[in-house]
Amino acid sequence: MVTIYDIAKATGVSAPTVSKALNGIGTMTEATRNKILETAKQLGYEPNMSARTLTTKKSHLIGVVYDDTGMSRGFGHPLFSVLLNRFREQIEQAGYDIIFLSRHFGMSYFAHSKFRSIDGLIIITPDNDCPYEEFLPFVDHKVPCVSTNTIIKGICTVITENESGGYKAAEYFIKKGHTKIAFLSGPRNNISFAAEERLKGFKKAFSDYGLSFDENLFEECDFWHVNAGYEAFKRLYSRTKDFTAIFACSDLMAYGVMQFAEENGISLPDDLSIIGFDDDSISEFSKPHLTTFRHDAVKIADMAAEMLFQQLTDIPVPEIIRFPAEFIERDSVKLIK
Amino acid sequence: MVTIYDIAKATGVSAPTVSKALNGIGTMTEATRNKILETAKQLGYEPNMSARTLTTKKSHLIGVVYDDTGMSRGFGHPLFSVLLNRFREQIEQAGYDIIFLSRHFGMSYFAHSKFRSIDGLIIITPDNDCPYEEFLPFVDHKVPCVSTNTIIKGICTVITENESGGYKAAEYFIKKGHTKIAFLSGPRNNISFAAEERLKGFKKAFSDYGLSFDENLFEECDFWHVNAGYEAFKRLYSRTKDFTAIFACSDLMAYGVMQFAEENGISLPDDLSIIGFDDDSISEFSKPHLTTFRHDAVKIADMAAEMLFQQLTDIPVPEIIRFPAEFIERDSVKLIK
DNA sequence: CTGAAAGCGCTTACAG
DNA sequence: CTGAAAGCGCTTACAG
Repeated sequence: MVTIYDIAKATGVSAPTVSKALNGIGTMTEATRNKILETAKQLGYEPNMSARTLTTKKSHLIGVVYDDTGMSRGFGHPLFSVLLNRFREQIEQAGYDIIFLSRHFGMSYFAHSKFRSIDGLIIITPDNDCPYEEFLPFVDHKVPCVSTNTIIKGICTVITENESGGYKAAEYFIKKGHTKIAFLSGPRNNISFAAEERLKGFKKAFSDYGLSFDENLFEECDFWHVNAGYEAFKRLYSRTKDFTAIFACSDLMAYGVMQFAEENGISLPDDLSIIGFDDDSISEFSKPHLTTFRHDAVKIADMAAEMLFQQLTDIPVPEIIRFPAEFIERDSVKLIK
Repeated sequence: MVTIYDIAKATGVSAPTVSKALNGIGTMTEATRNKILETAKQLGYEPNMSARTLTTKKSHLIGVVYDDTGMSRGFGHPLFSVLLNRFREQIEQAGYDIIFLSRHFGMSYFAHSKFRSIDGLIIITPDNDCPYEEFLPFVDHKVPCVSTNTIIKGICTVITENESGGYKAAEYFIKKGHTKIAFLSGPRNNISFAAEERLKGFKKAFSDYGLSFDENLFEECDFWHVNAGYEAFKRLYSRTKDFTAIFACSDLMAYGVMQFAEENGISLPDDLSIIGFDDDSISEFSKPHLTTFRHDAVKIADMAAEMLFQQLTDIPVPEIIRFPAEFIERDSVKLIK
């Protein structure tokens, strides 16, 4: 391993001067700087980030909380995977690297982030059983931090406009002549409010159109995935068959409904209209092609990165930024009289 | 930040003794060790990995090459995303962390890995335009290294048995009465041999069954994704319509075929039978449900992790390990007379 | 069983 | 414009 001392010796200057030349700071003659830079290249010098981090306390490392338990999709999640991908690109363009934060060996996310001297973090999706309190130390210690799914007091969140999404789903059904519309909720907990927000908008549309939502048509899934949708729909369907449409809070859950429907001779969209959420890559290829909502994942990721960079340079950021989901109209909703 | 010196001062011992106690090495009285451990906990001590890495040259960091350009799925790729997910779990269980290796700012993967002092790396999927030579320095410097998709001389590769997959696809078609079977290849380059290997097995089945493969029914896609499959099939179909079945080297490409078929009134599987590869999550929900091959991603990831750990402890590893893909029979192949 | 010394590679004031 | 000194937090021989 070649160090700045090797370069110093080879060029006949001191280590600090080499350091300054390499970092493009300080003052020195062009000749000195050039000679140092050239020698560095010749010798195949690579900076040692551990040493730099130790002295500067800056690691150029961004921690990522991505523990997609209970989603059953891991890195394949239609929203989170794109978020991660795009966020990573932005981060790397800015000269940072990404490291996953985990909670192993009784270490908290915070402890892990100190351990690795991270400069900032993004919370994409935490452990299912991760308590809200895990994130408070980041707020207390003013660690630059953004979140894209979980709303945490004191942390800048960039997230989809769930409420308007729920509203549009209900409105679309209503305009297609439906009035008996079921709501298949995702699990509600104190970490993610997506299901709640979509329900709120959903109900608002009902009242705006002079309708009232039948609470008997509400059913909640244990998880956000296919099987949970299947089971929840089964519960709903065995309780009542008096509905012509259903809004599923995720495409994955919608596939669960479609699976149950296929097995039980319920024809889509003739017997039952359906709208999902997420625009999973599957939706374009399923039969019927699923009408759904697409998160603006690229915008969310870009904005999250920007908000993080702002904090890294001590610029204050807003508490929450929302981007509307795009309505993707396909073939899973029937027009009725 | 509390350091080992703070603990030393608080307990009245020296820093080296604290270090030994914390690391569970060296000799000392139970009393001393307990007092140190307790004080460390009380003070909220967290080790500083940069300092440790600087002295030990061990970062407990595993570099991951995952640059899914040209796949159009990013972290959503049906095989790679599962590989990454599972591999990450194993790595973290062992007390390591994952960091992505990139090639920004003219840095090579190797330079980046020196920069971060990584202990080992896994190559899941490199840049599309990444030259083979990028990986040679790792071999030369004996950096612990595994690969799960790219076969590189000197690097331990854990990978799917592509050849037997191709063989089984052809055999299945033949047994269903097909003889005019097209082969939709993935792009062939010097980084990934998956398409070639599948073709080899495919042709072997033909000859084993006394048939000969019509080279006019071969068509190659530019990329592994949907659009490329669509375009390639279009080329094939406008050249000849004299085939009853097609094997697509990826499910994504198969969807491209299905899309073209839908637009052009080709009914699946009545007019055309199809088999894919990868078992993309979509395949279970497409119409017809796509018959395909499932990689044993969990086994591959587990083995890759194990091979890496072996190298980390200087145990020699084999050059290549293969796991068969599981044949998933669904509804996209028609039995013909 | 315990500690003094030196070093890992780099950067930051500060002095000249 | 350039360098001597000190320090970041930890570990490794080595000595006692």
